[in-house]
Amino acid sequence: MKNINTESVISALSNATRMRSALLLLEKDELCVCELNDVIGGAQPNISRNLGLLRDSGLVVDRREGQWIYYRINPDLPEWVSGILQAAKTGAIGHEPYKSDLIKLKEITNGTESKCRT
Amino acid sequence: MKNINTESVISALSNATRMRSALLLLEKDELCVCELNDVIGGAQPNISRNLGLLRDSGLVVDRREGQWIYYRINPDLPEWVSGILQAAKTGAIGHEPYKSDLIKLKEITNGTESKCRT
DNA sequence: AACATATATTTGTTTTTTGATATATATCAT
DNA sequence: ATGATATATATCAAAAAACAAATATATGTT
Repeated sequence: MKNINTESVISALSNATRMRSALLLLEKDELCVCELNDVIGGAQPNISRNLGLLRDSGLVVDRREGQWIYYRINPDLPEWVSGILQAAKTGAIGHEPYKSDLIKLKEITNGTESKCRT
Repeated sequence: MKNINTESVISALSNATRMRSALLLLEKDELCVCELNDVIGGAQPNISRNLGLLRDSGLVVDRREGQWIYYRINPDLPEWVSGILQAAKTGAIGHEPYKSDLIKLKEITNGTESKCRT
């Protein structure tokens, strides 16, 4: 993994798709690409590419299970990085698009709303 | 002042000049443009413009005193923003360019090393 | 008033990111 | 194998951001 530093972390979070993905993974510790795509919307390659960048930055890790690739926050993150994520989450609470994202996430997690994984 | 949100804060810090300036202002609560310029180096318009962007983002405030314009961290920052700054500082400690910046800052603050303000 | 210093703004250019589209790969089911 | 689904990668145009140089403004000094 590349070395994590202030610049790489901020840069990783400096895109809406990546920030939203990171915050969602803070809520639900593992999500596959299609679930993130369902919540965030937009084209699949966009989600995929940005998740790849998040992975390259070391902020998240992935694992394959069958056809699905699950992403989660890197469990070995330095404490200050978790600090940035938590603070960002606090700042996002109650605001769009985080607010709606959380609602959609609940729908997908509870029910069978997800297009994939049926 | 514009409204502060996760995106604007991260975006404000997503440039090396701005991040370095913010971390320096975390150390020494007030610095004028020329002092920041002495520490960070590069062309004056670059520092000036990026400080302007930091100001626009609401992260710092400025005040004029004679020819000098002093910048400092906005004292009314929401707690989560301070959290991000502190976490970023923790992540930067011991690493370049923050390490050298701190040393230069000390030189300028203690002695009369500053080109301006003599 | 003329000049020097500190800082800001403008402008044009280059570089980075983004977004969209197409295509490729991997896995599973048949 | 064939086809379907999930995901990744490549490519290219468009948008945004950074960099540099010139110029402008504000203040202070002589």
